[in-house]
Amino acid sequence: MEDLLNGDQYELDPLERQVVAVFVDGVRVLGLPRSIGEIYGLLFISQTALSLDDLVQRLHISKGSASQGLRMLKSLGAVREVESGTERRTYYEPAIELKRLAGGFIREQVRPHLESGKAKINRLSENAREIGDPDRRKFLSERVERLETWMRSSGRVLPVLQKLLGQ
Amino acid sequence: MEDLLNGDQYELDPLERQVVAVFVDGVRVLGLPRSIGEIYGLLFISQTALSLDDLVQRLHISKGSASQGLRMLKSLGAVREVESGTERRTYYEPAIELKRLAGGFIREQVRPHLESGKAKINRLSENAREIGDPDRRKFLSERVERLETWMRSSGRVLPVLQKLLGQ
DNA sequence: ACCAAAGTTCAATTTAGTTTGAACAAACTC
DNA sequence: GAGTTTGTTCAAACTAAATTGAACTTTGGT
Repeated sequence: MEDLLNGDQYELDPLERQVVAVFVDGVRVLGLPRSIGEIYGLLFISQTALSLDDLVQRLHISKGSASQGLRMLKSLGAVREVESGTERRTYYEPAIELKRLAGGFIREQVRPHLESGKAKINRLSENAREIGDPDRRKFLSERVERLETWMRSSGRVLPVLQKLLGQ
Repeated sequence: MEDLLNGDQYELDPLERQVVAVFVDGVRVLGLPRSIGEIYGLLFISQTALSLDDLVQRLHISKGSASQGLRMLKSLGAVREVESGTERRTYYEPAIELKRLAGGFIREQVRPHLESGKAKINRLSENAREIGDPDRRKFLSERVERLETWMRSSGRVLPVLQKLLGQ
């Protein structure tokens, strides 16, 4: 409907669209929903902080999506709330330090999976010890040991990653 | 049908199931399809090389899935074909060096996205220079510069990652 | 205390991505 | 060279995950 009328303040301009597209792609690689990329992308290219309603209107997404998206972005430490004294509505700004973004992603999305993976492998390791056939048992132990080595390597990588991204 | 009969050689035993589950989880984190995890997981825990048909029967997946899954695993360098002289059928073994697995994933899944991201950002950078309002232009340049810095950091990280996983 | 504005929740819908299976091609057998 | 086995392809069916939108809660203003 608004599309039929004049070019109002809500449409994204071509450059904003381009930036949003970059982030939509970016978050897909990380396995995050498209709306996360749209929201973060628009915040990233906006000179002023935006409200949930701004996001809804400019990105044509639902209030539900905007709310959930902002929640996730907050949990990742990728947006901060700007307290605007007088206003009731809360406004959001992007965190733009790569260190912070990577740290949040690792903390929220990577570590939990690593932990649960380690737990699964520990259970596995116990079950492998119970196998009757010695030949099979030996083979399984080797493979489980290999898995454990992988996990240790992965664990060692994360801090280095964070350090390297911290410039 | 076969399920109704005796416990035949095709069913996974509980330990195999557990291992497959670990890999199904693992590949989901990487954004790869479940079947990839199933196939690699079963190969990983099998003492002998397996054929496409073995995978179909033991994992209850279609020939199509098995074929596509093996193709992707080959492209990632995660499985190798075992040439078995006399047999026509080809058999597959897992690559179990983390270095190789990580390298394949980075080459096939990460680098292409990084490259296309860089390309998009370059176009962005040009368009940002054309903006009329000097204030806006300045802001956009800063943000685009930030994006370029992120990309450089990410690029620098990959070789280090590979090196760290290479033990 | 009521009303309006802001934000959240979640069941239902939509969408993107995976899997299937039937048709096809290639390779070998007799 | 007809038939069988092995593997591939891809449109259609299915599934998991994201998005919507309506009902609800919370907050602030009068």
